[in-house]
Amino acid sequence: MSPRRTAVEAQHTKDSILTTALDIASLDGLEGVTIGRLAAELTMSKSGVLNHFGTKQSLQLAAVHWVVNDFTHRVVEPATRSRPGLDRLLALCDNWFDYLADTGLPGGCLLTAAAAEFDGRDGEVRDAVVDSWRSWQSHLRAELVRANLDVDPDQAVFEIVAFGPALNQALQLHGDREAVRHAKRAVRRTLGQPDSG
Amino acid sequence: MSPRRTAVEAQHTKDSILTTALDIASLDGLEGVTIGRLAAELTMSKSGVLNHFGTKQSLQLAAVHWVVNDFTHRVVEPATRSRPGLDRLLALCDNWFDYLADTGLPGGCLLTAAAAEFDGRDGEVRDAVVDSWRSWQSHLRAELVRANLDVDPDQAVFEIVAFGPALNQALQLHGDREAVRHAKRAVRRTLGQPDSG
DNA sequence: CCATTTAGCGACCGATCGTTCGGACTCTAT
DNA sequence: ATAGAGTCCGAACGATCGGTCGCTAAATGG
Repeated sequence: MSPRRTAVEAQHTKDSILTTALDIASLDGLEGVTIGRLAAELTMSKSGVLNHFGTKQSLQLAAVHWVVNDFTHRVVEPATRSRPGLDRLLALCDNWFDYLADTGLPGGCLLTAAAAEFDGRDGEVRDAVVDSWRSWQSHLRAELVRANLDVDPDQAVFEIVAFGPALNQALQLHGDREAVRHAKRAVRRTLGQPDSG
Repeated sequence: MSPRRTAVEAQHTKDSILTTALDIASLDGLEGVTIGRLAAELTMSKSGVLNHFGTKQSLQLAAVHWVVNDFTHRVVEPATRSRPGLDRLLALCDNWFDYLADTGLPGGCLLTAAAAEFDGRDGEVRDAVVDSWRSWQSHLRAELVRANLDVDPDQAVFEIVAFGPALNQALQLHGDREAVRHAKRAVRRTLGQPDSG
């Protein structure tokens, strides 16, 4: 039951460690991801867990990178099917809000939680979180500029970026399922677009 | 150096424990408030610290209540000097954003951080955080209704409440000092008011 | 003046933290 | 057949966690 598994089985072990870590992190934060807790939930030894990532921090970084990748696949890539400019910008926001409403993790969006958790700290994890937010913000801004609307880009980006965390808080803290609709309407109001159509 | 102090000195000790706890919590979250860490920073024993609050959780609750009280004094009360309705609503928001830009704590707004930290948990601390947010939200909503503007109240409250955490994130994560201006403009845009005046 | 409170300490508890180490074991390449 | 690589375990490490207990000694109430 304990000795070496074949390479694909080892990869499966690593995947399930990461999956469990994501579940825990979404509920209790990235600092709540504990080697002992992972070991207990996976019914394996602490050293067995740590063997795959070497360090708690590199496991945290792996979790962040996994989420960024998932976000890209589910939010950014599908939006490329919409026409550049306003259409794509709205698609990006709608996909984002749909993603927040159903992240696949039990505790909501990990990056939103990590932003608040690490905003008072230093280190590689914080840097990774900051970078991912910066990149998302500049992605939105580029599409907004391309849309050539009659709005101040920095002002509009501030407002749009505000609605994501707000939606996450409404969902996770208050259980307000109507907030998705509010968020989508809010973006259209910010961009000066008619409400539906 | 160790025996009993007079009653006012004891109160001072309790205050300094709370103050230190607030500093730590604003940076590392309410779970980062550790009895040992408090004892070390105050150069006193762990049991001496715990003597004043009995439990870590009651210390966390005391921190939350202190912040709510401070918020009331610095944001809600001064706004009562403005005329009810639109004026007071704008004063509430402006005071809120000024407060976020200078909370007096090293890590920004504790309630914003706590909302994200505890949104996936149970218990008294989460309940206290949820209650304080609910109360703030309904306070804003009441003033908004009183202003009798041509906006959907629920929609407008969602948007306004979004700009606070967004401002906090801009300040704490990105160090963007211009965000205060963005937040104030955003509220006026949401309410359909001219930008300055 | 004396009995009662009480602030704060020091020692200690069991649990858990992240991490290291050595060994057992199986798969793979030679 | 054999050597190497790599997976996983079990034990142990020092540190820290929240919390309890008994004590000392000064301030306070009668």
